[in-house]
Amino acid sequence: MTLRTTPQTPRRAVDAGPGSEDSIPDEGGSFETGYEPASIEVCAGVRRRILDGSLEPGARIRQEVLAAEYGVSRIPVREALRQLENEGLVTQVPHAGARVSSITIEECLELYRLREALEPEILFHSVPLLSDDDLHELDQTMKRLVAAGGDWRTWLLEDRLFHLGSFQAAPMPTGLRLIERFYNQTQPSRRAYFSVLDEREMEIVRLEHRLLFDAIARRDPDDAKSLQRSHIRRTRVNLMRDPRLATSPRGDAAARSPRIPKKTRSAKPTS
Amino acid sequence: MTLRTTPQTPRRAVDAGPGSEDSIPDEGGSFETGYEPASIEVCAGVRRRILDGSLEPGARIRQEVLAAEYGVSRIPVREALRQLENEGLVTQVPHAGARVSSITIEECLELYRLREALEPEILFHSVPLLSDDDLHELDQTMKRLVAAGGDWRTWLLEDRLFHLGSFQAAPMPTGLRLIERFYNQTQPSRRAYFSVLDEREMEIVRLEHRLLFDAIARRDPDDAKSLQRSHIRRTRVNLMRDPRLATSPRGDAAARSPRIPKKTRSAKPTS
DNA sequence: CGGATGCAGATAGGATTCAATTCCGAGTGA
DNA sequence: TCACTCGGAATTGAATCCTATCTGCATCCG
Repeated sequence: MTLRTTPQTPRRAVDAGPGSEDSIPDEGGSFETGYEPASIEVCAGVRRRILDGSLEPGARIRQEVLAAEYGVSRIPVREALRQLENEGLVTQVPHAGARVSSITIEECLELYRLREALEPEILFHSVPLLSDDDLHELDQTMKRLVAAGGDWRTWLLEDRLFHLGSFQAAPMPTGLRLIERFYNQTQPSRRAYFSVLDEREMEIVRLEHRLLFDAIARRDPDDAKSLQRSHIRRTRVNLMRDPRLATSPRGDAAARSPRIPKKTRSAKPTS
Repeated sequence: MTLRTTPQTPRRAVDAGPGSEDSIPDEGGSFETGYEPASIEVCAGVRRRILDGSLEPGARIRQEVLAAEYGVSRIPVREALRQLENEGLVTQVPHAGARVSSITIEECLELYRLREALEPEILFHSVPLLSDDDLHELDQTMKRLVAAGGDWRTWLLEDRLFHLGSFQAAPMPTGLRLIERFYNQTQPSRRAYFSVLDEREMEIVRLEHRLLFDAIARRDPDDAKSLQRSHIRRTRVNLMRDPRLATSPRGDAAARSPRIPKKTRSAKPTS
């Protein structure tokens, strides 16, 4: 810890808090330097706003607005947007602008298929390496998940923490980052899915989580793997069959393109 | 009329060909606009150079050098580097610089495990949708692969084309991009692995490809899925067991950090 | 009256320039 | 002679400005 001489960062002064600060966990992928470039900070902030719903799918993202909000120039904003584009949270078109990505139901189902292939394998490698403390933490998370009730924000957060927590011991950093990205990309869909769950289906989810935790606690990688696969598969099939989710869950699918399809026939009866 | 003219489009003139132009296929993820921002072009160029070996793992990447080589300023270079960092081909540390990523054997094995989980599933969904033309192309690629002999560049390229070609019909764009990224990230390892293959093992690989193609041509998704898994798994186990690949395949693993660890046990932080 | 077309404002991409940090070598003292 | 400290050079991070392109709206034509 060398004493640093007045880093002189005036940009922190205008760090207007965009949304809630604690509902979505930051990726925390920084280094040990303790110092964070502005682009990383902007990226984390925008990601949080997308995940907690402040920025809805299809919403236009203007570089200048973000730059003003975070008190930086447009350069770090552009880098942050490119990073978010790579994470699948933002869609950019050259010279046309950026929008919050909104995935179609087909794309969502693909992500669930990929999760169905990946997560069981990751859990399999994680279960034997989870510490007792990890198990305790997992148990706490599961309890909070049950207590979440109908609050979608808490529910999604705790569900995410439960599964990611069960994976965390796996020596597969790339796989873990991938899963986290899938969670982020499907966040709006998961929110929509949660909103149409009735009590009976919620109970099924709780049972699945309970069985999953039991298998993990018994250190049974094979059983955990199988249950994880079933858990995702059942969710995917539900997503596929529910007619209420037939179209894009939130916002029009056409809004994926930064060019708004321009209301062709908006009623204009100005006679 | 401002005097600071001559700002535009000199960059195509200085597009000094860094490496071979045709050995590595571009991702081609652009849109239909036909116009490409400079950052995309720089990104594709650097990626090609990394994949064909012009830029070896651990090599320092200086923004200014790239900017000069492509005739652009450092801004698009920075965006390209960030993109490549997200693809896992470049490692950046704030204020310290960027280097070509070099993965350890453990990281390489993880990527193979992820591929082992993903590719069978993708192939399963692709096989029923491949056209006869696709099969013909696949057959041609397999023949070129056999004819490659000991040329690692051709071998890696055709192997990549064969597998990606077998996946291409799957309605899973995200999965396909992911697999491509895994191929890119493991390119140096695959090259090292290829260099230690003896004739008997090469023959096994050829047999696997033949069986795989046969299953695909028979439109047997289950068989193809199983063979794909075996193919990757056997390669992974070989990678794991070969003592010649025990350490990082090329360059020291320590070179992953842009800060070269030359500090000789200076664990004396300025009392 | 609907749709194509051209102009003006707004917005993104990029270049130039400045500031901050890190790396490397020279100098100094024990 | 070795280790530590200090200073300059090189490189990265970020700000400001300029140009090219896109969006939105008014206009004109079929």
